[in-house]
Amino acid sequence: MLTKSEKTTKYIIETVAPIFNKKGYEATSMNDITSATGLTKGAIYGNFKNKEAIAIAAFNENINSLLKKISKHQNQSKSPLEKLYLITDFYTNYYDYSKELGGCPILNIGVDANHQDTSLIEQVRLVINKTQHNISKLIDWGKETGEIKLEVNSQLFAKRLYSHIQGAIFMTYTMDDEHYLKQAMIEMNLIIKNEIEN
Amino acid sequence: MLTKSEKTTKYIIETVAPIFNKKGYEATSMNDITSATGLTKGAIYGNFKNKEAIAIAAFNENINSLLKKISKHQNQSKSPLEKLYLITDFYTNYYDYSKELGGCPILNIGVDANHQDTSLIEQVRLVINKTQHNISKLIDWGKETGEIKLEVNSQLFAKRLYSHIQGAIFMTYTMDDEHYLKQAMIEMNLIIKNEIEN
DNA sequence: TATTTAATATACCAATCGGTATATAGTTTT
DNA sequence: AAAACTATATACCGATTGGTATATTAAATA
Repeated sequence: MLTKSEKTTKYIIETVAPIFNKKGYEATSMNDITSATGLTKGAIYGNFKNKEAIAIAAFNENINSLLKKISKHQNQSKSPLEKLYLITDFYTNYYDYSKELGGCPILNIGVDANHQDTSLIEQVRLVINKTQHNISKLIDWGKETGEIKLEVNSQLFAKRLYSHIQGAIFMTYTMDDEHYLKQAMIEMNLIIKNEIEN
Repeated sequence: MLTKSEKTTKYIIETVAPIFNKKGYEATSMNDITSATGLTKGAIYGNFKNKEAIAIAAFNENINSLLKKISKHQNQSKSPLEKLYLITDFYTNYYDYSKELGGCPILNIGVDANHQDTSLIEQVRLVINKTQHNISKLIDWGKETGEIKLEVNSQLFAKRLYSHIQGAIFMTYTMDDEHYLKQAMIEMNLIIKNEIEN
């Protein structure tokens, strides 16, 4: 069971996560946080060391939501190749979903934290590396099952896929046009089919 | 000839352009501006209405530098197909160059301004649309000269190319790894060669 | 129920925010 | 050189920034 302050901490994180994601670190003020949560500074600083700690917790909250959602989506199939297709399938509908998070946390915090003194940029890099590693492992697994060509460079392909996805996310958000995301995922499906599928 | 205030205005814009690009709108303070320029608030506000006007001028400065540089690079060839290859060639070395600007202005301001009240996001969209239009026109021209396949959808291809480039820029900056940009441009060259070249 | 402990609210801090009114300095024009 | 005009510097404004010390309230223990 959670203590009262643990519940409050959880509540604060969940409430401010989309705000930090949307506005960025500097642009999110303590006033934003207190008025969004309905709590006072006493409650906030009783549960967090400083603003940076809240921002980091908020980012992790968004990332965990996202990774959990992708993981769940991938569980629809047991085949590594199908799981790969389920990634592009997930991102086909990513615009609507990620709006709930206040945008794509990787894109937003990746850009926002790149020239800051927080440790957020390292967190972003960790998540990207982890995700790319998972995709890479998926391809290696597909080679074992015979679904994927043995000559595919799995790490290179993982980076390629991830870069492609993030570009489409950026374009879709900046232009407010889902075409980029939809079209990029169609393209990636073709690439999987033509270049790596056995 | 430029008046004194026109020279000052120009000097301010050129000095603060990389700062706004790097830190974003909210995170850039008037103190950043005065200390970077060595001027006082009186001089700044004598030449600009407010902070937003400076940010807009700074963005335009960066964009003009960038577009001029790309345009100049493209002038190396008179063939539309070659000019297309010169775009990917330009972005192959974009990491070092764009660092001078304080990062990629399209990526940075596109993300930063997406949830702000400034008119910057519209400026970003204008530039993206203009650039995609130019690429599209280049392809149409290539069809006329017989260098490019007639069945290519030029507008679709322009969006695809641009999305690909921006994704690679984001990844390269966030991971501090030029691999993404270099590799993406290799991939785009292959796509041009295999899919649209006659 | 009384007492101790945990958690939140209040009131305040110096520093900084964007912006302005006015004074001073520089430059042209007469 | 004097006057008029332009441009920059100074000093200040109220509001807001992140953060803290302390008072108050709520919960757990005795």
